[in-house]
Amino acid sequence: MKPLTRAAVLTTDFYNRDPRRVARALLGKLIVRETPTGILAGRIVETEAYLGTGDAAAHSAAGKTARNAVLFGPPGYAYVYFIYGTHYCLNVSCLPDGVAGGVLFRALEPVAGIEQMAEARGVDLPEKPELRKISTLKKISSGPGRMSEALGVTRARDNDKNLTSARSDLRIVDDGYRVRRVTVSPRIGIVKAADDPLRYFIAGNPFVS
DNA sequence: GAGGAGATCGTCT
DNA sequence: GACGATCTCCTCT
Repeated sequence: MKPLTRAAVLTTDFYNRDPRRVARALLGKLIVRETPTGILAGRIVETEAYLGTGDAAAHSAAGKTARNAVLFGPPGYAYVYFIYGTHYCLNVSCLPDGVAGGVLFRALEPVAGIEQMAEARGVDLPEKPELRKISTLKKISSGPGRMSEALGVTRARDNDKNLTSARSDLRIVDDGYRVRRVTVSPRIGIVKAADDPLRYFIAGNPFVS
């Protein structure tokens, strides 16, 4: 694996295809957030694909609105929405400009800036890394709302942001990590089209939500 | 450790 | 005016 500063940013082509393929390919990649106080990074361990106008569970199912316009735009852009009055969720747009589709990020394994992310989440971490339990680390970014809070993602700051630019303070990179096995299951927390197997996660990874 | 209910507000009907 | 691609806290075991 390459150090963060040498890892390759995923380009527009990566996202310009079926969300199901993008959701699977994103597993093992890193979400990188640059802040004034340091770099935050987490490895993507769980995603969900949302297929656009033909997918009853997708925000884009009923057509384009001011809220979901990013999903209809060019691939590789951040779609951030606010849910249940408290949480933000981060997605990336897929497929060409004019065609709706996206992938929801559901869980990250903390990689860099762990202390800063824990603080943003209000999680108490032991100072010595060897004393930190998995059950505590999971509270940082295991879940869509949690990882957004850990990375400081909000709609005002990040919606419609280009994730494929090396200069962006929010981007997704490939550090060469190879995923051994991927498991597919139905999506979580939805009612419509709930049986479609469109949730992808790294088999055996403890940070899956 | 599991299960249930409340929180809380932007977006669309 | 209703509800949601969720999380946390509280209670009970």
